[in-house]
Amino acid sequence: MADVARLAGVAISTVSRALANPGRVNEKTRLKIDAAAKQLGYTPNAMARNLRVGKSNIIMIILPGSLYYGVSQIIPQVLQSINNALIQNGYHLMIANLDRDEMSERHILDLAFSGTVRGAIILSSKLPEVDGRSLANAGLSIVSMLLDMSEAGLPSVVTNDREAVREVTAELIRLGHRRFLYIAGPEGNYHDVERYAGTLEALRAAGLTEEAVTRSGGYLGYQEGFEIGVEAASDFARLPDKPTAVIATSDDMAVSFISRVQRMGFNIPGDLSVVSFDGSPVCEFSSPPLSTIEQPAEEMGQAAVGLLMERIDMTDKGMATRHVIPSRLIRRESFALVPSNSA
Amino acid sequence: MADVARLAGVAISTVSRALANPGRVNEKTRLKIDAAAKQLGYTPNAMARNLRVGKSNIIMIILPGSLYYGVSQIIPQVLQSINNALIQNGYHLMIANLDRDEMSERHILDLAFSGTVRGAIILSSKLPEVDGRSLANAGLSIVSMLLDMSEAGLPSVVTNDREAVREVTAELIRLGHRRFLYIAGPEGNYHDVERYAGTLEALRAAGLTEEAVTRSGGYLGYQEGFEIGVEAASDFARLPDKPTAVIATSDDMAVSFISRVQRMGFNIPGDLSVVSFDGSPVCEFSSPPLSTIEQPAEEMGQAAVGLLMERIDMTDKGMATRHVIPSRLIRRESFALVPSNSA
DNA sequence: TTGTAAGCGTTATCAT
DNA sequence: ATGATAACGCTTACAA
Repeated sequence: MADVARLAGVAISTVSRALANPGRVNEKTRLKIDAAAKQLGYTPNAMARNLRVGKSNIIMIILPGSLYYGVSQIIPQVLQSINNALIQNGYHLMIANLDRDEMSERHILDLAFSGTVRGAIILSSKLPEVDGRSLANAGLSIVSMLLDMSEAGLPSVVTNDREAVREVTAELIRLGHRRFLYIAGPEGNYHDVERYAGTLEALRAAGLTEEAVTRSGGYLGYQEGFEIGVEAASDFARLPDKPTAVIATSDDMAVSFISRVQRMGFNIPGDLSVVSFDGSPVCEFSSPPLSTIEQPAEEMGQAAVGLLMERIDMTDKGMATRHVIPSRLIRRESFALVPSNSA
Repeated sequence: MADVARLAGVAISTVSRALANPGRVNEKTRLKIDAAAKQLGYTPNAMARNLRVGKSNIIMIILPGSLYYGVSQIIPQVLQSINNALIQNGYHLMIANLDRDEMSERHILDLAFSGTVRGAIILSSKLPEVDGRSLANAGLSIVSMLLDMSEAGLPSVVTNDREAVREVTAELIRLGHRRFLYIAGPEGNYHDVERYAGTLEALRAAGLTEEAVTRSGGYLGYQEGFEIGVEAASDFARLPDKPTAVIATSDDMAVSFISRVQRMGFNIPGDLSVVSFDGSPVCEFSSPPLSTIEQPAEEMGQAAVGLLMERIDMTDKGMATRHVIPSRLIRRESFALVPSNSA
């Protein structure tokens, strides 16, 4: 910057102003400075700037360690939409992985307390906390995405899973289905709670009870949704009264489940209807094409960044809002009338 | 840091030393300082540190804009392995997207010239260059991954695609196949060149000519590999002499291709053997399970980071090395003897 | 409108 | 082994 100033024949501070607040400097001077900067191929040093203003322009996205649990299929879209939205606002995106170990928690806390990042978008239900340092008290702006953490004080971007699955279940009931298999991801988290609740609501509304549904999955030991689907297929094989409809809480689970039960000789959707969550592109090309409740990654990413930007400018951080994005069912062939021979 | 110094009763510079070079300070003093730091919940400011030492500890990964072109399925694994390897070395990972527009190039150049990042791992064949600023001259350490750019001076981590596809093609020939369909990604890039060359080499070694293979795909207009597979299925439908074996250059392409030709009534592998590239987890659960030439994301990520670390410490950047990671065929049912009724 | 100068939180040099 | 101090490159009062 000193070089640019010298070349343009002005003071350093004028260069700084010309580059950051072009309005607050004389037109002629500005042009001289721009020319000098371009000639020298000058780009302001971001670390110096951030140090001086006391804020970083980096946001971190905290991904749950087992990427392949649940929404793995849409992670690339999520990253892309968040990154684009951040760039629009002058921010950059850093990746942080939160595993079930203290090291990864510590790493994230360092990122926060060292001032490396200014804010975070978190896709996990756990806020890192080690040795008295907690992400909640790091002075960051944080927004949750996918999971509702508004009760923990974080603005959250979620989809209306409960409602969506309730409607889908109702439709399955309308198609004659009376016995369901529900394949759960990590038990007890927001997605599981909401989606299972939606399923039960639809059952009750139709005069059925929780006995109509068998739960599978819910273990925390698995790395990938695929494994859960495989396990669910074994569960299915053991059931004396076969369910005729399956609700899988991720596309991965549905894909591997279908693969296994087809191998056992069951026909989809002839013997068994299947619907899952996420809206992965691959569902369209599964055989049969898979019905899936879309998680609108693009919109969610944008919304999350929007909320984050609000939080960042906010002086008084009030209540945590909950931003619900409607998800829709993409209906494909995996979904049909109950088989006529079904009891 | 001043607070810690005061509490520990030492000078600021001693605190700095104690935290950064614990060896160069008296045992007792160090303990006092550590205690004070912990008591105050102190974490050193990264931006100040980086400014002072003149280096950032952030590495960016440059992803090609159309994420779903080619290797999209393994991007999450790639990110995870790179991030883990970087953390081991005290670095963080930032995401950058390189689209086919000037804005994204400019953005990446800013990241580089502003000193925000110290190095880059690039998964694209194009180095950003706008207005005289070029990524090649930004003073960064850069490593290429997936594509061989060693001739452009970048250490590169690649798989032995040519050899792998040559062997697979030879095996298909052994199984009796004589007519091939090759589904290309972006035409002319390293993957396309190598993989097609490997196919031809195997054909020639068996006394066949290039006429044995029909090329499909190769357009740059598509966003997703899936679309290319769909298009290839149309091409396939139009061919008078149907190929009996298909080599798809990504799993996405194979999945959508299979879905479409199955719908046309073709049986895999009865009528048609299929093999593809990438080793996406989903291939195992396709129907039929898909043979795929694995791209070992984990190893490649680690190797890329390894090369990058070498480059960073290197005073004299000599030749760009090429690091080849062997990929292997995961053989599954999509792959069989040529149909007996084939001409 | 522009210039002067202080200071952001570190590290590194040089004394002590 | 420790302490005082300058400097990294920028922004921002405040003064001119």
